[in-house]
Amino acid sequence: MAKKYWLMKSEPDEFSIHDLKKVKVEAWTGVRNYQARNFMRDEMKVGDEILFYHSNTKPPGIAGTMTVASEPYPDPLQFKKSSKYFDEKATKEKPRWFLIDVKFQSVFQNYISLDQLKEETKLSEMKILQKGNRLSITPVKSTEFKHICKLGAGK
DNA sequence: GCCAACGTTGGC
DNA sequence: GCCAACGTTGGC
Repeated sequence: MAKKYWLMKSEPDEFSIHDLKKVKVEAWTGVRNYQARNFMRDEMKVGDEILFYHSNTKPPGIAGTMTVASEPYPDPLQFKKSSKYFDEKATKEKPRWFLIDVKFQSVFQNYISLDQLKEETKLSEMKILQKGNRLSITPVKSTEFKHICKLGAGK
């Protein structure tokens, strides 16, 4: 199976690439969208590479990379009553939400702002740049991934 | 803080 | 199964 590439959004106030650098590995909790869940549950494989996107910040953009570090498993927060991600319809027998662990890979030398991404004609097909796309996890083409890494390295 | 775009819920 | 109402995302 060929390696796949992804982009995952997070609000840096909640969890940033720098937080990930400190903890090395983190469970990607809190996804409550079926499409995004399906990507984690059905399509991600250990070793897949991921772009870490900072959303809802100034400026939004891609801050670095990480990798998939586990098989999919149920998001523990769906069972935790005190969590805002608690889901009363989820049971241990029939969990509704799945996630994977991510592992830190790199912080980009150059943070790539959304404005900059928009200027790259090679990246014009990326989901993140389409109008109205709010999906927090999207597939990325290997060519796009490599191009972005080059930009991030300061080329 | 605004609001467009999209997803989810629930009445029928 | 439709669709209006509501909630959320996320750039600006």
